Amino acid sequence: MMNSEHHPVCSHTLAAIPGPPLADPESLERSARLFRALGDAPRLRILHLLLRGETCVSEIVTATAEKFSTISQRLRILRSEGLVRRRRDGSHVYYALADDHVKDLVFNALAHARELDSPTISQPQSEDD
Amino acid sequence: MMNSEHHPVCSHTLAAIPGPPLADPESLERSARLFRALGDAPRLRILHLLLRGETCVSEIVTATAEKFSTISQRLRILRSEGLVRRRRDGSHVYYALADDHVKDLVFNALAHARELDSPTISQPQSEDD
DNA sequence: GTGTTATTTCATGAATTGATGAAATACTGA
DNA sequence: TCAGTATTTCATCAATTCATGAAATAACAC
Repeated sequence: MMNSEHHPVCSHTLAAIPGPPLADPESLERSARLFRALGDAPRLRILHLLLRGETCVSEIVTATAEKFSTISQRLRILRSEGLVRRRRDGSHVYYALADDHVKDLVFNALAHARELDSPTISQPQSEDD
Repeated sequence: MMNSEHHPVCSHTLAAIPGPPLADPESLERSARLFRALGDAPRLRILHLLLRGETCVSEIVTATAEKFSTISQRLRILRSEGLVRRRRDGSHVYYALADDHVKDLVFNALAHARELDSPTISQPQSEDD
């Protein structure tokens, strides 16, 4: 009956890891947060809107037909990861993609997704599946 | 007293959006899922390990000191988004990054994160903050 | 000052995600 | 066949995330 979770006993495992590039937890965490901020369709939609250039919150609200507070929270998350910057002009606040790096990232991600065939769950990739 | 969530009344908002590139929900959703799979430090750690090349599950378990079922679930998620592929060899299953595109993505993300100064929450970016 | 529009913050509840033990499946070798 | 190792699947619980109404803050016009 084997008590479920056990230690592996195969040859190579016992030798632990030798090599060079071990990512520090700090960087892993930061990258993960960045990706997580991008990992939400409604937020991606905002970023996609911003590809057109600086846009005020009201415009985003209108364009997406969402609640003000909803958009505001999404923008807060995007901003906390440095994906967008904001600028106040009078009573309006304008948001824009933080830099060209973000612009490329969003653009490429969506372009890539548009090509691919929808792999909702488990697409076969090679022999074993 | 204003019933909280109201419609914006500023000039540009009423004109909705005119322009060209509207991302279809399908692509947005697909990109979001991809990013979400990357948006978890433990999963990123696995991908980072795989930068070294094909690795069997037991090795990953040993290298990360996690439970077998934990690693297996993480790999399942990575695989469901096409980030890794797997190959069975006898009783072992080897995982590898799906392609060079993924390799670059992971490599660049971590490199970029390593440079930056830790922006855990709200870093000032321009005039307005 | 008051009133109005624009935006953010706060608190809360609902939905999603992540880790895990247990059981199931897959392969190998006797 | 049985026994052992390797890995996945399933069910469950805890933690996180998301959307939202209400209240707060900010800017402007009067």
